[in-house]
Amino acid sequence: MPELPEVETVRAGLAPYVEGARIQKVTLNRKDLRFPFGPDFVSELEGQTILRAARRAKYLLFPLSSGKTLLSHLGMTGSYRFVEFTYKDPSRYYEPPPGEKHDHVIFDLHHPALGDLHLIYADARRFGFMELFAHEEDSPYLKGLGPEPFGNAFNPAQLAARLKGRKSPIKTMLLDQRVVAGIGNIYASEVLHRAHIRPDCPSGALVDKPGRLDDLVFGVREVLAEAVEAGGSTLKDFRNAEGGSGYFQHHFAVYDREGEPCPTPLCTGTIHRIVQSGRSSFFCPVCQKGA
DNA sequence: CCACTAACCTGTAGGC
DNA sequence: TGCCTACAGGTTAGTG
Repeated sequence: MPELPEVETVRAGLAPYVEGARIQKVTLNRKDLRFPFGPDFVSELEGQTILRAARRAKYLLFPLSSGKTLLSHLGMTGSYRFVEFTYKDPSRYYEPPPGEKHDHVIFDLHHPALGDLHLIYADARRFGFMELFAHEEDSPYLKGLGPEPFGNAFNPAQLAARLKGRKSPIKTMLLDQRVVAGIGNIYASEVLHRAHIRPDCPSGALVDKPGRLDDLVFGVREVLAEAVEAGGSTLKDFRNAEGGSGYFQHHFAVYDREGEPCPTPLCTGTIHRIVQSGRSSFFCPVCQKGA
């Protein structure tokens, strides 16, 4: 499900509800997601107040009042949603929610203005994971991440340094989170179409060609910004935290459009599909060129 | 260091 | 309807 635009949409949806909320209780319905939860995961969360909902690359980050930060990656199918709980006063014992099959983590929150909130993390494939860290440099997941696409550190010169001499196809390099953070399989294809670059172009060959990396940087920023604006993409079941779906999928130029005409104005091409590193790439062989 | 593959796990779509 | 295969938005571990 989630590349940068989807994760950013989730973050924005969660923020008004979780920022300032106190974590009253955490329930783990299993001992692991992709990785086991840390031994003190629950005890380090309970009693803490969530200060902010932030994002780095495809990671959600929740700095806590204790000084530690909760990191959450959605994998392919992770999602957050709020559910109503039924309290049976006066004991304040509550009925657990109906419960979907893949509800793995339940956060009982208390927000000073909004009252009791119950946030559920569900993840069918369990490629997602969570961890707590004290300092960013302690997290193996954040270490080595490339620049944020919207930051100044992502620019043609930085890209040139990373791609120089590399033979790997540019599509593969865009998926490498050490090169630039947040792009996944959908937006890699979309970005390259926007920049008029073939996905199988050897990365290093783009470095010496004037303007090609400028086009690429521009394409990355433009496509991701449009997707964030659209609330991300909903392919199967992506929902933001408030239950709504994104609609950027209607704007896909090439992704999953094999055989359709290329949407570039005046272009007569047809969208092709190739497999790179075991994953589908979509492109127009007419308006997308190598170096 | 680089390039590539397999693996993790479940659901779904499509063919027969 | 059922069975089978292929594939899915991500990342890591392991191999040359």
